[in-house]
Amino acid sequence: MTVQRRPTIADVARHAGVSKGLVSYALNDRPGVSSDSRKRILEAASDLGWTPSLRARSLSTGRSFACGVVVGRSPDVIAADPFFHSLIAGLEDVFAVSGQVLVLAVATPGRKEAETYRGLADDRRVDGVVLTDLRAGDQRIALVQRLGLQAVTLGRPDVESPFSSVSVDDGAGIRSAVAHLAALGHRRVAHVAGPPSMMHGQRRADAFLAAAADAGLDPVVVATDFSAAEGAEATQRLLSGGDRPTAIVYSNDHMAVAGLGVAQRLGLRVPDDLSITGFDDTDLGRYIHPSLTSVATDARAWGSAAGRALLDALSGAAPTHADLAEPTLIIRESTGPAPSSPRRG
Amino acid sequence: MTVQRRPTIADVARHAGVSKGLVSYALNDRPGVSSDSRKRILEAASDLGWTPSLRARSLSTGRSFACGVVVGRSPDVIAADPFFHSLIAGLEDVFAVSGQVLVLAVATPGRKEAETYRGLADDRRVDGVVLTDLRAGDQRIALVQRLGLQAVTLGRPDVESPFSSVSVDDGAGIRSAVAHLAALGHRRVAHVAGPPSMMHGQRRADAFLAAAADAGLDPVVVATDFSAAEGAEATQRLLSGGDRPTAIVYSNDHMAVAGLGVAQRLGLRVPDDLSITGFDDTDLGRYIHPSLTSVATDARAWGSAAGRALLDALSGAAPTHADLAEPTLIIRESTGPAPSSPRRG
DNA sequence: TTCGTCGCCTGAACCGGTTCAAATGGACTG
DNA sequence: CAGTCCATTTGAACCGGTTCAGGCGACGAA
Repeated sequence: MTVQRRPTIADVARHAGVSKGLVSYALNDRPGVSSDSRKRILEAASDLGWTPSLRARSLSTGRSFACGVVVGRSPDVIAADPFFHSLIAGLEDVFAVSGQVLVLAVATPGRKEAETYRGLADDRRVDGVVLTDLRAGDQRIALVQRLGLQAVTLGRPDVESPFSSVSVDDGAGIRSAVAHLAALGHRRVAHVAGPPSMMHGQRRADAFLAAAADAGLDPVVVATDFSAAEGAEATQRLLSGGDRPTAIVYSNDHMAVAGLGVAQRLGLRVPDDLSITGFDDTDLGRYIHPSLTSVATDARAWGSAAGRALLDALSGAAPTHADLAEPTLIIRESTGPAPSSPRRG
Repeated sequence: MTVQRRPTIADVARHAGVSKGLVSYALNDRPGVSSDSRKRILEAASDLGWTPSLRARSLSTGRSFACGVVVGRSPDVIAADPFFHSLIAGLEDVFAVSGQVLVLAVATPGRKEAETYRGLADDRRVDGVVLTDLRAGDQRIALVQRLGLQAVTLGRPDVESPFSSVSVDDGAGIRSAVAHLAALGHRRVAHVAGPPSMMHGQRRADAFLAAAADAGLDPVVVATDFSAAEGAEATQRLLSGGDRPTAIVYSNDHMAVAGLGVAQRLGLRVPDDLSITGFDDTDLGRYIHPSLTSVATDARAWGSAAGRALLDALSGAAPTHADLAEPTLIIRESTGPAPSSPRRG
């Protein structure tokens, strides 16, 4: 009874009557292997059902064949964000076919973000990382570079970066939301923004202010941490103030839904008394009442573009900066004519 | 100028004046190393800032120091489920301190689930996996066993399993929801369930029927795939039928929120005309209007318990079956006295 | 014929750990 | 003082690939 042992490259070599080295060359499509030998080797490999040991390959080539995503601090904020899952699905779409694997690390209060990156790098667990939720003056870029990892950033950083980036002009999404509201006659409009320290939070806020200025509107911006709790709180503040807005543009759907709850609790009708828009176009937005007007981004496409950029970088390509298709505004029931507007209502 | 090269075990050995082998013993807390040598070796290691190469360790020990989670088919259903993020955070809590890393693989339509497991196993990418969303007669258990991986199941499988399991009695959560509704005078109650093929979906449905029977209620159950879309659809069917329920117990918050939207759209007041309960107690449930009565489970604790069980199994422990604390019902505004009930209404 | 070139192939070193059999040496026994 | 035992230590093999320097034979040119 022969012991069940998975075949090694030596078995393949013996079986094909050549040396280990030649098998390695043949399997990696290197030149210098006669087509006759190559054929024999491939046959032997498939006869034996041989797959190269990733571990051995890893040791001798110094690569991990894995990429990482470090999820930032607050699990609640992340948990809420369906964006993340779609992003990961997109990354996996690309990684899976190229034999990479995705390592997900969570930075916890007990293990700060930098430590988490350092851990991945020290153990050479990954060849590269995807930097999400880019921040203003993001330290991670220098850190990751120092750690000798490749990377790709989601969005273009505001600091010097040697890495590729893949961006979505979410500003365009916000602009179309503001334009939509302006067309409906709203003048006093608010934006419940993400944290200014996060680049997309800030970028959306900037876009909001710029678009409002262009349309001659009267804007307010309130910063939050993207959570439903702060979204609700911001809404409460905005609506209980004196000069209250007739429309609120939220920086994500999650806060918009929470904000909707607050408005209803205050006895306001949406969209009659207040129009609201979300961002992300999550599933849920379609089913709540009133359904949510929202900016739709394609997180999965973003993920695959980022994954591809990272793989390119790993194979030595020069950094690139890609821009994805502009997000589009999906108009549903939560936006309507401004209360005082003469138009249709 | 000396080249920057990370120190290897040989450097440490030289520095401490001993052999490679002894360094390995000392670092792995093996007996048979004099305390004097051990001290010298540890000093040398810290002097040089040496960390063992995971790759080399991996090659010689045959372990990966990584565990995997395979996310099933539909990204949308998953994306919606904050449960997942919390679970992962819980797993990571445990893995991080034990030097494990979490590999997340997504099964896509193009790459079926079994293939995904096989891929992880063939490449020996992981030492073990966490099986989530256990299904009736779950094939994955046999598959994973055949692939030579360790595993832990979330919930107790209905088939022979050599693996540890960590369960939550979500039935208890459903029972308390039904009891709550019965106490409020509801008689005609419905359950919008998950797919019967998923064990927790079925278990909750069973618990619902049992609890309804106990309380002498008149129950209906509608199966869905856990998505907001099907949750909405099920609600529509339930509410537009003749003998409509006065309360609906949803198998997750996501569907409950969608169901709330449908009810409102039909002109029903919640909780005056209809009471609803969710499951998971997601963040959002607190902020919508009316706020959602929901069953709170501690997914993060579940994750850490599962992580620990998996690590135990990897170090050779016999399989165990743990039960976590019972979920609790968080009562909010979405449940109230039955319409026809005389109580407080 | 002789040399150089080129394509193909081999053997061995190497990546950086773990592990095992055997060597060392000191203490203890008889 | 030899023999035994034990704790400690060493050197080498091993995990399974990659890679490099060099060998070999065929072929073309001088």
